[in-house]
Amino acid sequence: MADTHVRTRNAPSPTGVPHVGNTRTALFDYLLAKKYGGEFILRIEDTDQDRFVPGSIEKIYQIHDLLGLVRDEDPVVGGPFGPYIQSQRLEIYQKYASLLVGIDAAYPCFCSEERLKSLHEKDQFAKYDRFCRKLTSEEAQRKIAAGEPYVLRVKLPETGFTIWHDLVQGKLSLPNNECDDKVIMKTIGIPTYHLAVVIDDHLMKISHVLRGVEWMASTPVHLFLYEALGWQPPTFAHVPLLLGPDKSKLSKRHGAKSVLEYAEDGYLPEAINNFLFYLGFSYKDNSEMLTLDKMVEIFDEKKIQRQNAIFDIQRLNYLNSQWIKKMPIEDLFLRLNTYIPADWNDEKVKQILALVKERMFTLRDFAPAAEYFFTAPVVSVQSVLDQSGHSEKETVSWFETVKSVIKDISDFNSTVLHDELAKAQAISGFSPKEAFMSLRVAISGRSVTPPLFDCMVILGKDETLKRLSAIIS
RNA sequence: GGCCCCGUCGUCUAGCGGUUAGGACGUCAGGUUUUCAUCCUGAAUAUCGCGGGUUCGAGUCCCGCCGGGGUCACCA
Repeated sequence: MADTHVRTRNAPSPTGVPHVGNTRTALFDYLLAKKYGGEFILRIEDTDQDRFVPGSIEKIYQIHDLLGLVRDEDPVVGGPFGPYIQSQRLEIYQKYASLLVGIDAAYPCFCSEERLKSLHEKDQFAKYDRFCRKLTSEEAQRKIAAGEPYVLRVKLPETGFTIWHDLVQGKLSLPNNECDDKVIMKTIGIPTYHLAVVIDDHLMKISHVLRGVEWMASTPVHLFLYEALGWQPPTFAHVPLLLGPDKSKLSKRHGAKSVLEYAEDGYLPEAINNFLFYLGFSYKDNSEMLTLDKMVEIFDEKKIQRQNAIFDIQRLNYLNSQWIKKMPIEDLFLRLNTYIPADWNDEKVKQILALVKERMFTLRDFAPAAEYFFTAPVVSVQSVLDQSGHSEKETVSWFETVKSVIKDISDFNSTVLHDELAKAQAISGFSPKEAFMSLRVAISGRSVTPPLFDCMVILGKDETLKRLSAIIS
């Protein structure tokens, strides 16, 4: 296997925006391909025209672009095995479908919807009873000639087991009689997933098929098709699911978000990648910040966990805060773009960022923590008094002292401020907490801010004085 | 229900017959921060789902059970 060329694919259906679980599989696809110097391909599986959601294909591109999963072949850039959209490959599927019928690996089925329904009414878990499998080819031909609608079903072996080695699940063995004769071609001439995926993966020379464990049970159908067609099957890797905090399967119905939504919420793509990587994979203590390149280097398809993993937002928060702390101000500033008002001064934002980035968990945390630097807060006298613990008269006197000290400072920096105001506080009769917390509330309107003197420096001498005056006038 | 997969701290996991079962996130406490967060230090948290075996010795191997998940569409 080491010498076979690795090609993986992400093959979403455009029935909505893929959620984080699907994207995690795409990440693994990318990592596997790149680890072996192979190609990562995007194929759109739009064989279900009824559930098509306009705009989802664009979202799929956005997800890849956001995370840096660079595609080597896709519907837009093309590639040697296009087209990469299944709805544009219908003739190919039809050709192989009739081939399959010709070699007796598939057969036409004329059963009505009503008949199929009645089968399920008798037993909700009923498989197709293979009624049309018993038809002679003459009978079938006659019905087709008479214009009866029909589908094509795969003619699975009725006994025995299908055995294969799954890259993450290990040796798997499923009894053939557990699968029923799945429909591979619909009445309207469009293939189902089972046919299309096999043909495309083969034609596109996909070496490794990474997909969710929900596909495990139908793998015998796919393997049967490969064998019937005389094709070498790819290596399968069924990766575990992502579960919600309540241990239920993450799904769009349960409000599972897409990676795009997490990005909107202020999570950096670097952190999202990292987080997804650690869900179902282990490297050192699972808390190191890893770049995509590093992940490519350390990824090992044999070490993918077999357990379903629970999506834990706290870990994402941690990773995100670490990436934010690590990022240079200039870079972080660029990311802040859509999270701050357009009229905020860039240089001032950067100054504040230096102070605030240590306490941010997401990009959304910046604006609320910075807005009082741009807009003078409405501060009630009482809230200042609550912090000062002294009478209004004494508090006014303390503020006057502070103002005169500040006025005399020519080099307005936090060290000087600290030294001078500490001296003033020492003889003020105010405790340090009373003295400085009252000032903090007076200039910011809140009791929690970055270090007081740093805040004053960013506000500037004039604005600081102005805000102190406003509270005692 | 049949079939299949999975089962180590709340969470992600290390562990590949002999360990005081380790780390990280989270939690709690202390220190730093004249606030909070960050940061630093420390602590608690798992009788390895349960019950039987095999073995001198089992989280690690075997069997059964239980629990969770998946699947059984002209959806992917």
